[in-house]
Amino acid sequence: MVPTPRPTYTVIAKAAGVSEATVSRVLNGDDSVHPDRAQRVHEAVENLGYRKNRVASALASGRSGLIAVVIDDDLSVFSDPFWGTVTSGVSRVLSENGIHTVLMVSPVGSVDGGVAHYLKSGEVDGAIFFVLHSDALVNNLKKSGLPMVIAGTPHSSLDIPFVDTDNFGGAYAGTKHLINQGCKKIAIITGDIGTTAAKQRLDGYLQAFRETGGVPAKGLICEGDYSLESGMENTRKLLADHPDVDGIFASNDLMAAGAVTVLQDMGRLVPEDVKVVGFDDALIAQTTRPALTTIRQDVVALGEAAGRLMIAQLDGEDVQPFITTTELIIRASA
Amino acid sequence: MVPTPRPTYTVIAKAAGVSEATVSRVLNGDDSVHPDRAQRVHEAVENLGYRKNRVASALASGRSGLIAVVIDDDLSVFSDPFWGTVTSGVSRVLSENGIHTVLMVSPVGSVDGGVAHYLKSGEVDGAIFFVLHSDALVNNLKKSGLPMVIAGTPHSSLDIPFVDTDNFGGAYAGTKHLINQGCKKIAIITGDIGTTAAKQRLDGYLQAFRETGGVPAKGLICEGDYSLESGMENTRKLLADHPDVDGIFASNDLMAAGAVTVLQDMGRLVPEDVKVVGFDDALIAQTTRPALTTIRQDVVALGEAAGRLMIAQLDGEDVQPFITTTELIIRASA
DNA sequence: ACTACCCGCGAAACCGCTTTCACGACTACT
DNA sequence: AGTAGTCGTGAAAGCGGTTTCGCGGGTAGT
Repeated sequence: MVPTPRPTYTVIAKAAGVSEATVSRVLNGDDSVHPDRAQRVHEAVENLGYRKNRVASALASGRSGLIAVVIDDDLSVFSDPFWGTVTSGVSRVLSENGIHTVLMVSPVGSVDGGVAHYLKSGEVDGAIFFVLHSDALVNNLKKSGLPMVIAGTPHSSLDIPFVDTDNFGGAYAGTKHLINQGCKKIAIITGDIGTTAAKQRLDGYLQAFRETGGVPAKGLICEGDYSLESGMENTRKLLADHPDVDGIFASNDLMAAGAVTVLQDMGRLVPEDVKVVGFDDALIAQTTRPALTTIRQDVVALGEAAGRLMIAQLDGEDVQPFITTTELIIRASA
Repeated sequence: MVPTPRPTYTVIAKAAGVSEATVSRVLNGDDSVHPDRAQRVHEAVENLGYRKNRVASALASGRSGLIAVVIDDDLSVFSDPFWGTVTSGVSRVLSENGIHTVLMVSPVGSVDGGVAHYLKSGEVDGAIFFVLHSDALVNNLKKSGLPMVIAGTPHSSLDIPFVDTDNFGGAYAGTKHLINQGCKKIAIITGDIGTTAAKQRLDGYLQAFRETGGVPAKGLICEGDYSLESGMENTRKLLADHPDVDGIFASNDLMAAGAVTVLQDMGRLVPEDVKVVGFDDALIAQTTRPALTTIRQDVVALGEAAGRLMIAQLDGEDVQPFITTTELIIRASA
């Protein structure tokens, strides 16, 4: 476990002929040390292969060099590559800044769970939340002064920096595309409406719809939950209520795939009879036949942005929410 | 950052009327303390809402309560939900044992990177590796005595505990299923053959094939790389070389989906003309038309097993490799 | 009754780094 | 020349636990 007895400040200080305090100053970038002595310290560090003990450092300074990524247990971490991708983006950025990522998979709804205690305990320097249904924990933690970043738009306006995809713009562009392709009767299958992303995508759809001068007929707005099944089910219902529907905007690719499946089962041709647009540009968008026209979001960029926002906060900078742009990817389904 | 000045041993000790040493003993389960005094300590802890400072504890004891999950940067963390799922399983088990998971996304091939140093530095109590192409780092770290667990079968036989899916058995069952369905000419599209999983799946296929008394004809073994494209490409080549192929075992669902796509494009009916079996039972297996018959692996169980193996090692127990069983899921494609 | 142990417990050292404090040596300003 | 600031630096006091060491009292063996 401790095979290589690592040198300590004592050793470095002796080797460099300075005090431990000076070693500390040099290693922490305090520029008030004479260049010559700093140089000596650096050499000693180099020669002895010294590496700072983060734990001791954390104890003494109160900064742990750790930031937590809290993933809501509600989330379908178990089938959605989205969160894994975001997390790896976060992790990369943080580690470039000498900070490690502690992963916590836990219900974010409860204000008083173990995670809450952990975060308040000062063992991490900050926390990045993947929030979906509830801001409760984040909101509660705000008082503690812990630097936080939210991945996804929070429900209430907690002035906490967040990063998100331009859900509204993406959905708007997707719906607009359907309109431009000549669709007259366009439905939407929303995501879990308890999430802000689903709401924003719905708003984007509505905005595009509104610009045509109309209002979506009752039944054109189908409430899904991001799952394949809900995509299929809502499409069935949709076809029953509005047999003449000729465009479907699905709030994610999975539901779009479900929609395509059902449409084909019911004898509708995609895109000839009904055009379908998805959201995410997940892998599945390419395997579906026909391949899905969809809204691409840059998930890695999202994660990296979250990481950078955290770093900025730790550096005491002012941070603004960060919204990544989306891109319409035109394939065969619309 | 430190909004709630938490009580320390000093406070607890005073409140309980014992020494700090005793508090430490009680809190660490040393049973040599008189029950009455232990009781008093527990009460004080309870009343004052005391929570141990992990950092201080780590410094003094040399145990950090952190274990690293090292994910090879080579991996397609960016599209494969597999690793995210495993990780969340690991994280759950560890946190149930009061241990946190620090995530490191980094090339595992290099023996001398920052990750290697970090792991050797004693700042984590153990490491779980997601290894694919090279054992180099793990092998090198073995000497350091750091408790390790490998997710996936290592290439060389480093007596390091690992967890893996029964790739051989799964592939065998899948191929056997094709045989039982009457297929006479069965091909395999392998995964990245630089990975042990791909090799094992190939072996399973070969074993089933061998039992029929034959040997796969040249060209029936197609080397893929787990990607959709490689599934498509290899299927094209396959159809060119062996137009009479009537069964395809793909080493993952994504390639199976690619195979189905190409087969249909070439006018072959699935499963009537050619039967296809995938591996993983990923989401995509359900969206493909026809839905994929596939080999399900229990990814969550894999992650949890990895976590448990780590805990066992930390407890000084002897640990054995853990292989999760697979299950043949019969859908429409075979 | 006397020595030999064992047991429970507190004092204090210690883990390795950070940070405050104060001191001596300069520079600067009246 | 005298007072007042800087500036670089080391000594030392923490940070909040863990662990060694040894002591006093009780038990056991003879």
